[in-house]
Amino acid sequence: MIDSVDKSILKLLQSDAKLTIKEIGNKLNLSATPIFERIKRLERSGYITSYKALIDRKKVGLSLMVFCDISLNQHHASHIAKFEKDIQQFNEVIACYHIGGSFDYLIKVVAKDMDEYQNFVSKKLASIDNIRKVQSSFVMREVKTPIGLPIN
Amino acid sequence: MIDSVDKSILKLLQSDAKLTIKEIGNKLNLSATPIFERIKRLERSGYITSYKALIDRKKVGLSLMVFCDISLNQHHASHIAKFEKDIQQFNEVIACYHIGGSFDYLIKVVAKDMDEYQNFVSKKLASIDNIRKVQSSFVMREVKTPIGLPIN
DNA sequence: TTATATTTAGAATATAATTCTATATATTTA
DNA sequence: TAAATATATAGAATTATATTCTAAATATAA
Repeated sequence: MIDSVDKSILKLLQSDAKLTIKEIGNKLNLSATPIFERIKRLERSGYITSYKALIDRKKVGLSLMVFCDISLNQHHASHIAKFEKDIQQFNEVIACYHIGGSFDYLIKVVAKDMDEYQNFVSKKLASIDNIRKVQSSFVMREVKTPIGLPIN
Repeated sequence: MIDSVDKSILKLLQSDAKLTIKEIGNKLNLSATPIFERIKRLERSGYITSYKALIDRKKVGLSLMVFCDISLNQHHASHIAKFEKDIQQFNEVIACYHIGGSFDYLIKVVAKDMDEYQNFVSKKLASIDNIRKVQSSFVMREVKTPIGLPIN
């Protein structure tokens, strides 16, 4: 189990992974050693899964972001596995969630422009059989850009 | 503009921000200085927006993840601004997108359990007037966990 | 081609991470 | 409760990394 100091460390690191151990120690009134040990423990025990640089989507030319609701025809385990394997291979798909409710999958797609997106839908997505329906929702603006998890 | 070396650096850092400058240099057959200078340039020019530690959602007790489609009643600029200001204040909401299409907003919500989620919907969301309709889609499984952007 | 700017390598320095030892704090057990 | 054990911490020492500096190499422009 983790205590409140660990939670504070998680909160700090998910907002800025470049904070030094000394800086974190200053904020939490602890010396370097306990901060260092606690971070290593959080990494080993899987609370911290990775460290990543976040990249500006539009700067790298990906002006379109789209969420697609996907409904399948067949829902047997083998069809599910097949679909998930297929969808992973498209690098336009940057996230994929299996949904319980009115449709089956929600995927997050990025593309350079509408031509590229249209190509993705009509060539790549369409190549997966077993898809019954696709509903695209275009992101006009990111109101709250992913900021990490609420940790209390 | 950025060149292919910069793109390689972006790809490496978005997959693992803990790579040292020397390690990146080894992979790209360059010495430390150019890697260092290029990273600083990518940070200054906004290609790299931040560095973050990723945290295991379930480990920190957030077993529920839900996407909500939200439709508003009023769409004047002032109503839009009001809604966006309100929605940002809920820390359960970890992302919010303004959508063009069949509904208005897509929000990503995390909660400890169904009770907490139900409380969020019926107490917090419901306190925002101007909401016409909310449709919840529960994530059963994350098939492809956000892995960063495709950079070519 | 020559001149200018840009990029790079490699050494030197500064800063941060990591390890180590000893002390303090908390927890367990008799 | 008190002693014993385990856990967490501070501070110094070490190691590794980031950062700066200088000069050479490469590319770009005149």
